[in-house]
Amino acid sequence: MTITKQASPQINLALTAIYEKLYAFYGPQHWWPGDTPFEITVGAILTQNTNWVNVEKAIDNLKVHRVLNARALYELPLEKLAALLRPSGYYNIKAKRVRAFLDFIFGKYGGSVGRMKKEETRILRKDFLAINGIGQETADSILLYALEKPVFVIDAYTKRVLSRHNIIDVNARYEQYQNLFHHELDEDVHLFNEYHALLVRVGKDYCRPKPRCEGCPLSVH
DNA sequence: GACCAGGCACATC
DNA sequence: GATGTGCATGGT
Repeated sequence: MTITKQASPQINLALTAIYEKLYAFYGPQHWWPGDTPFEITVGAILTQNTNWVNVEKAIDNLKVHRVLNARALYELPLEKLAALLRPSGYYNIKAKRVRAFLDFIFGKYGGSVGRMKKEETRILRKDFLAINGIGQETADSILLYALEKPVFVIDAYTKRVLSRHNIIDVNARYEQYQNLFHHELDEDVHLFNEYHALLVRVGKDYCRPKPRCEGCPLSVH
C-alpha cells in the first residue's frame, strides 16, 4: 500500500479504505485503454460527455485511415476529421478541439508528444487549459494517462462516489475534489492511475445516477 | 422512447 | 460565482 501521507486522518482513512476495497474487488484496471500517448490524448478529448464505446468507434476510424498520429491528423482537412469522429458525438466541435490541441503540439513541441512530455507539469497544465476545448478534466487526463504526471483526475464518477460517501459536498469545485487526493495521498502516478480507473469502474457498475448498490464493494447506502 | 455517457465554452444574470 | 444552453452519437 502506497497511501501514506496524512493531512487529515479522517479523510485519509476514508480514501484509503475506498481504494483498498475497490482494488481487492476489481484488481488492476490497466488504464488508459489506448496504446500510445498520442492515442490517449485524442481519446481524452473524444470522451468528453460521451460513452467510451462510441469513442472507440471513432478511434478505430482513425486507425483504419492510418491517421492516428500527430502529423497525419494535423494534415487532415477539418471536415474529413469531423467525419471520422462522427460516432463519438459532438463531432464538429471535437474536430476543432483535436485540431486546437495539435496546433499547440506543433506550435510549441514540433509535433512531438515525447518532447512535450519532458516539460514541467505546472507549465503543461496551464498551457493545456488555455487551449479551446481543453478543460480541467481533459487536461488532467492527458497529464496523468498520456504523460504520466502525478495529477489526480476528477470526473463525474469521482464526484458521485465521493459525495455519496459524504467525503465532500457534491457541489464542491473541481479543485476541492482534487485537493483531497493531492493532500492525502502520495503523488504517485501508478496510484493515481489505478485509483481513478477503479472509481470509474465502480461508477459504471454501481454508483450510477440511479444507484444500484446491491453487491457494490463499497456498499454504504 | 427516455435516459445516459470518463465536458466544455459561452451567454446571461 | 451560479445557472442555462448548445453540441450529437449510440447503448441500455
